[in-house]
Amino acid sequence: MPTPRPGTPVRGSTTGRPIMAAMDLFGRRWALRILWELRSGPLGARALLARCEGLSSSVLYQRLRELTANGIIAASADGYELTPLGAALRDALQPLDAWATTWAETQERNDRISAEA
Amino acid sequence: MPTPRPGTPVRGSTTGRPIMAAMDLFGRRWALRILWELRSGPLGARALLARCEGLSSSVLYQRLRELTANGIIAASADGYELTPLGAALRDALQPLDAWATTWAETQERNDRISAEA
DNA sequence: GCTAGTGTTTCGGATAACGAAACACAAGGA
DNA sequence: TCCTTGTGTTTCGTTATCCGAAACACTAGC
Repeated sequence: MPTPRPGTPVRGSTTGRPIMAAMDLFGRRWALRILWELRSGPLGARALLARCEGLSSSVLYQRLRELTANGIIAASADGYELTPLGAALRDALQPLDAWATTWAETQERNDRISAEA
Repeated sequence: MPTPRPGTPVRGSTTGRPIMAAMDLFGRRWALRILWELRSGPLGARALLARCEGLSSSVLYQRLRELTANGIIAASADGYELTPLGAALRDALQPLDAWATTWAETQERNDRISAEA
C-alpha cells in the first residue's frame, strides 16, 4: 500500500484531491495519535511507544515513514518533530479537540437519560 | 473491538480523554471519509458505497453503527445524515480541508525541486 | 568489553478490511 | 400475480493490516 500523497490517486479516490489523500493518510491507525503526541515538542521513537499504549513498533515506524515522506514530521537530534507544515496541521486539528470535549458532554447527558429510562 | 466512546477507556489510552476516543474512532478506515461525504446532506447506504470507491458494505455498516452509536449521524427517511453534533464535527474538520490544500501545494513544490536535483 | 540507552527491522500470529454474494423488503410495470 | 429494480443489510472466505515480542545495530559511559 503506497503512502497517500496529494495530487496522486489514493485509496478510495482517483481524483487525488488533497482532502482525500489526507483522509487516507490520517485514517490509518495511530496516525492522528502520533501527531497529537508530537504537538508540543520532539519525541524519540521509544518515547512515542511509551505514550501510545498498544502501539507496536512496526506500525510506529511505518507511520513515521509515511508522515516523513509527506513533509509533516522530520527527524532531528531530539527525535521526531513537527515541520512547519506539521505545525499548521496541529493547529488545523485544534477545533477537533474542542469538538471532542462537547462530544463527551453530550454523550454523558445521553447516557444519563438512557439510564433513567 | 468496542466502539470508542468519550469517558471510557479506548484503544491506546486508559484515560478516556475525549480526544483519545475521537482519534480512535476516526483513525479507522473510511470513518473520516464517510463523514466527509455526508457533509452536505443525507445519503443512502448505496450512495455512500458508490462515492467511496473501494469501500466494502461490511465495513460501511460497521462504521455507520459506530457513528450512530456516538450520536454523530442518524438514519432518516432520506438516508444517513449528520446530527447537530455531527454538523459541529463537520465544521471542526473544515480547517483540515484548508490545510490539505496548502499541503498539496507544498508537496508539489518539493517534488519539483527533487526532480530538478 | 561490559551495560544501558537509543533507533530500527523482522516475523508469526491475531485482528480488521475487502469483495462478492446473498437475503429481506418495498414500489412499479407487464 | 409475477417479475424486475431499487433499496438496506448481513454473511463469509480471502486478503491486508496490525500486534507483540524478539532481535539487530549503534552510541555513550563506566
